[in-house]
Amino acid sequence: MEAKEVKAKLKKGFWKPEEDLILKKYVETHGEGNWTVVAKKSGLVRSAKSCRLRWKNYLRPNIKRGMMSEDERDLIIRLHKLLGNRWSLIAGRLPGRTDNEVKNYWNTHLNKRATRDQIKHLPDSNTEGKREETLETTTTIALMSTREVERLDAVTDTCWVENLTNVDYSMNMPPDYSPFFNTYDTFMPIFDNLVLFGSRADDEIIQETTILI
DNA sequence: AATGGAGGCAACCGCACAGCG
DNA sequence: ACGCTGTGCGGTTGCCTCCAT
Repeated sequence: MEAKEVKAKLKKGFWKPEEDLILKKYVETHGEGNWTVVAKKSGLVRSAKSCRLRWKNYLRPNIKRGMMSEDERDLIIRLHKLLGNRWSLIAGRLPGRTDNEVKNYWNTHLNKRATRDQIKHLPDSNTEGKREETLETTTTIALMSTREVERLDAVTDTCWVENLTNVDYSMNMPPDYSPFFNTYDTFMPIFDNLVLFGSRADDEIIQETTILI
């Protein structure tokens, strides 16, 4: 069969419970990854991408579902301020939450609020220059922190982040699940400050960061 | 009870990148 | 250097539910 025909026959749309079960059992038996093989061998008429997404966003163990807590919401806002739309990085700091979930939450709940706030405060001819300056500063911090977070992601010696925020980590996580930063990394305290003081004026943050560096 | 709009969210799409032969 | 494959990411779409009228 032509690849085009195969693709056209693949099922799209919402997953049925029985499909979930098949995928779950297959991944549990054969392990995660190699989604092309999973799609072919599992018996599912789904694309590799679709299987991967379903597993990652829904079936994977330790997925935390339901309402975002106040602390989680807070953390998302702060991290978004620092990192921008780097959903996977932001989600990596929220145990059990997926990038898709964080992205959806931002787009439906927080983005609106942010827009509302912006309208409330801007534009103003007197603050226009200041706003541009602030945006530039935020971008600088975001770039710096993004690079550091990416680098830190490669490091295996990680630690929990209870000291960073009051996010609820009481859910059952495997002992080897450590989504956070390196204990001894030099950037950690700087990033902490960026997150913790993210709600403050950007020039304040940049000053503190400069001192810390 | 019917209906239309808005909001929420799961899933898809297109692109980028890394690894490999 | 190039093409292929697998994977990840962010943006977007479209379906479902809820609620006001």
